[in-house]
Amino acid sequence: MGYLCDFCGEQRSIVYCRSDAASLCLSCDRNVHSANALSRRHSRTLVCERCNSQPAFVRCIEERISLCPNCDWVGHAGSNVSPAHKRQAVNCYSGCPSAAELSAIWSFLLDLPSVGDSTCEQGMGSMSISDNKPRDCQGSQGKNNTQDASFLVEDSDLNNMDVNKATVCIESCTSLDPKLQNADQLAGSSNSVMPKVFLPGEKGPVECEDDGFYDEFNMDEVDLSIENYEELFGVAHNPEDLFDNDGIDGLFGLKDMSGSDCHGAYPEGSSVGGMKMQPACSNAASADSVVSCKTEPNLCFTRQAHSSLSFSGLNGETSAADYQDCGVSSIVIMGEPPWGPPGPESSIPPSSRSDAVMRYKEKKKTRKFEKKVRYASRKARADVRRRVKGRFVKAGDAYDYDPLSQSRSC
DNA sequence: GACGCTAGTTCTTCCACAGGGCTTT
DNA sequence: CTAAAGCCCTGTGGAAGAACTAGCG
Repeated sequence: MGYLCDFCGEQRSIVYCRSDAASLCLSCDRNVHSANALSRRHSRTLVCERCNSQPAFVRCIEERISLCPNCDWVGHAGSNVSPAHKRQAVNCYSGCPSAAELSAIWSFLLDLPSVGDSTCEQGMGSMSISDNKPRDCQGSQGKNNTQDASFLVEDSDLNNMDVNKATVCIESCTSLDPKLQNADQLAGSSNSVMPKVFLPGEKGPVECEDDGFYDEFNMDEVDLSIENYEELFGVAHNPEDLFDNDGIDGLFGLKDMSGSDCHGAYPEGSSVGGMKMQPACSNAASADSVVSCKTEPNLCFTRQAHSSLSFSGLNGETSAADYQDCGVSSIVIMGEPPWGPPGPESSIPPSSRSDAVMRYKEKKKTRKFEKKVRYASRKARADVRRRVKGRFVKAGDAYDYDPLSQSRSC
């Protein structure tokens, strides 16, 4: 018996939600993440079956066990016995996929003891996959939601990654190594999502080929979240600062990492810590499109400090999924962003107070990046609790805001 | 330079209540 | 010493309003 679900405390936890920092059984996963549009966007993956506390990113085929980067490292890279084990990348998913769809995502899913469990299986029945896949930088919407997990990962590939130096987290758990792409192709996946990591010399996604901004890029498009800014940039930071900005002109203009406002401290194209920072969609797509097409921080960079780059062990609280739940994500839900259309005219200051307020509210939401939810169950309840002017109301009382229905009782 | 005003931004407070954690039995 | 029961306090998100900051005359 593994660790119990953080929500019901009865079923064995199967999946890990980084946004909630919670391990959940499939039934509760469905219940919690079907609560509202935002929760459906939570990116989940299997929970590490060794430490039972971190999200798994790879599955050892020999041992038939899902492992987090750290346990994988300990079990494989640090072992003389099992480094040759074949491993399969474990994909993240969002929405409320059915058991069948989950099986499609995780072909090994049937190995899991709790899948097929009556309680959970029933709960999965009404699920459907929602589309929150990372999009390409030009706004072409994610064409595939189902993330094929049929990548065989050569041990050497994984071992080349320094999972202990959790620096960069690729949103898609499959984006571990360019070789995965080849493996994917070899596997003949029809609906796989191409990993977004490209080594120098490799051709990036078609979507970015015409983008002059990427001409010099060795890594055309990387969706990442920074877990250790100090290590990455060599300066103090605040995660929120990456998004602490004043509208479109500052959306991806990194701020003074020491905490005080300093717009343009890292102008477009400037080299930071050996990495060339660029807005992911710095021209036609614009920050607007970035927000629309991608909910995590999109940072394209030239991997100048090649050896210094390492991929996250997915063990931090500030994973890509965390950002996914931030205000940036909410922009997509709420429709048009408060700022105007992209382009030169975007530098025009907001003309109305309402725009400023809206901008501030979006900004405020992004600030919640730094907030660590200690109790996922409380968050889940708060997320669905009815309110009056933002305050919780007694059950049964009149309310003016219902997160579940977005409606009013009066 | 000090002052007042305006606008924009940031911070604090409030609410209900499940559940964590501590004390008592 | 362990388990159960009871109680107290924490933490959760959205909105309002206070507080703060910057710019201008």
